[in-house]
Amino acid sequence: MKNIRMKVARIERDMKQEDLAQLVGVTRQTIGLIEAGKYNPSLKLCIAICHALGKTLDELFWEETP
Amino acid sequence: MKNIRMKVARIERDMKQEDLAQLVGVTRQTIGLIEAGKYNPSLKLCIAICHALGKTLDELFWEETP
DNA sequence: CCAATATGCAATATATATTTTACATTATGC
DNA sequence: GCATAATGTAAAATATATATTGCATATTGG
Repeated sequence: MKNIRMKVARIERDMKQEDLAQLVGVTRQTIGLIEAGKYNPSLKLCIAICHALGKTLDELFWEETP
Repeated sequence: MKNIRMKVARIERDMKQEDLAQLVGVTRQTIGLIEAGKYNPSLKLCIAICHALGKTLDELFWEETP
C-alpha cells in the first residue's frame, strides 16, 4: 500500500526524492518504491527516513490493522 | 544493539521465542537474532511483532539517536 | 542432580531488498 | 508550448534478511 504519509512529510520539508535518498544513504529509486508501497523497507532505513523528516516510526509507518 | 524492549514485551506476555515466531510467521531463529540485535528486520515483520505483543513501532523499535 | 525445555550459535540455501543503468512519463517554470 | 527537472518503471546484478538444519549451552521444574 502506498505510503502517503511519508510523501507528505517529505514535501512538507520541500525535499525531492533524491534529496531524501542522499540524506539516508540510499538510491532515489528506493525512496520512490517505498513511497509507492512496492518495497518492504528495513527497520534501519525506516528510522533513518524518520530522522531525516522529523517524524517517528508511528507517525510514518505504523499500521493499526493487523 | 540488543532489543531489550522487545524481549521484555515478549516475556510480559509469557511467550517463548518460538510462540512469537509462530504468531508472526517466521522462525524462532529470526526472533532470537532480532532480540540479539543481529538482524535488521523488515518493516512488515516489525509491525507484525508489535501487533503480536500489543505494542507500537515507537514502543519497541524507535531510536532517538540518529 | 536430572530431564526437559528454551535459547544461542553456525553453515548453507533461498527469498527479497537495494543498486545500477537506462529510458519513459509527468510536473513545473519560463 | 518548450525546456528542464522530478518521478515512474523495468531488467539484471548484488547485498542481505530469513529459512533450514543441526548441535551446544543455558534455564527451569521436578
